[in-house]
Amino acid sequence: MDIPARTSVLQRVPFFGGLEEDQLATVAREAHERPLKKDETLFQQGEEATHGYVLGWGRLRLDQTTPDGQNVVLRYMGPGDLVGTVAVLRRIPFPATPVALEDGLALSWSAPRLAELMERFPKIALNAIGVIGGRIEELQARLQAIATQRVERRIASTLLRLANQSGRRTEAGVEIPFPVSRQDLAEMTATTLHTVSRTLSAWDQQGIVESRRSSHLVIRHPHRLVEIAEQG
Amino acid sequence: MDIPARTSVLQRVPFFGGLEEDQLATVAREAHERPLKKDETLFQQGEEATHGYVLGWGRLRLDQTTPDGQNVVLRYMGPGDLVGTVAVLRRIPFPATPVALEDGLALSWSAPRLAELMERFPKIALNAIGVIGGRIEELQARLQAIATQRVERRIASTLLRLANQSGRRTEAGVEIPFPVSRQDLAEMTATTLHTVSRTLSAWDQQGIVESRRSSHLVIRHPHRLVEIAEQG
DNA sequence: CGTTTCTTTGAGGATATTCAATTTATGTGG
DNA sequence: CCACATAAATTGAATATCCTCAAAGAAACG
Repeated sequence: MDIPARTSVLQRVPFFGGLEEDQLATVAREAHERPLKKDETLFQQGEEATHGYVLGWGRLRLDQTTPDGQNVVLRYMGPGDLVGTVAVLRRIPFPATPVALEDGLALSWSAPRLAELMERFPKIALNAIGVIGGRIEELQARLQAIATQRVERRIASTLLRLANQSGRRTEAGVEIPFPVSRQDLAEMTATTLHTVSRTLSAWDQQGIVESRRSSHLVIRHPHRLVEIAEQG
Repeated sequence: MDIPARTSVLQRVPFFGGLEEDQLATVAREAHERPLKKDETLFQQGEEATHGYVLGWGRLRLDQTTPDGQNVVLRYMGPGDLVGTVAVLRRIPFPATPVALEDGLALSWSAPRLAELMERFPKIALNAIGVIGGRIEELQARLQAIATQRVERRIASTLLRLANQSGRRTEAGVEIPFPVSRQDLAEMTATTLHTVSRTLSAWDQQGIVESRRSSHLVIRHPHRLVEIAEQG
């Protein structure tokens, strides 16, 4: 990918918002490219955070593994998202593992280079606060949901969130354009794949969603899910 | 409180770490003082975030209320902690309500003044990233705990976290130096006050903790709690 | 000293998990 | 392209954890 191509990718990244064209070009020039194949990991939880990443295209699932081997899905990420950058700036090991859900491309900068960029373009630091702040909000919302809502409601909210973040409108309804297994949903909503399966089966029979294994998940009647999500 | 006094308070605030004495004095000069009485709120969830705060002394509990009136304790805060600052910088309404657990004092800066300070002293923006990053880590840890652990384990972890953050070593054990009700613990661990009560009763009988109503909570045998927290 | 608030404790029950078995899809090698 | 192997999903039954409901006891407050 040449510099102008990279630059146009970076234009859509909130982290670099407000930078001039030539500044973006500078940033783009100093990036390394990291192609991603499906199921590949960008880095491993626990590794030293030597580089920060921006996802150019593709999709990632951010997994966190507990000491006893259980898994929690922290979030899904798409083009323009920061990956691992907080860990770099805080100089701590990566707290989670990003797994590619499809082929993609990440741009990376080394830790010192990132620090230097933020110093040179203070706007970046302010943007970082905004981005990270948004992450906090999302985490607090999930915490609240797990703490106060029943499983069915949490699953509904999660599907709606995925749909809002990355859904594509089709004739059949809103489609979630990447594979989401029962296990994934279970790890997002703090339940078991069995409960997710039962819930989706029920919704499938009621015509609210369509969830065959091969195809992507389709929400046929979002408003029905909203009802479930808002009052269980 | 005069400027030197304020300055010495700010010296212990990570958000202002790395600033020179005279720079800190500048920051201190532009602060407003906000005394806090027990049970008073610093601001209300949902209000416009016109000011960011630093807690000079005292303790706060940060509460988040759901649309249907349930409450979640997001965290406890002590001297040096940032309160509401993320919301100010992101220009969103305060997402939670900080309640004073004891008399205290907060210093505040208006939104434009904060922005100006960060521009003048870029170090502050970098510090902010560090502080907020730490908040993310904490939230992710709690999310993982609620998602994967049983109640007893979560209560144990929570007590240990409180002890680590603010515990005082006494002859009887480690004391948590502010009031924590069963309800509070329930809202921190995503359970009911009944379950917390039963659990603490059991631990009290086993001599692991001491938890009369009047006195502060005392952990007599932290290692026993660690055992429970690590493997339930 | 009465009132209010917080805590304890019991009994019953609901939600969701665990365990187990089957069905359905996906992928692979012949 | 089919047959087999593997992985994902479904579904049932039994159980556990934790919640809800209820009532009484203990501490704090004025």
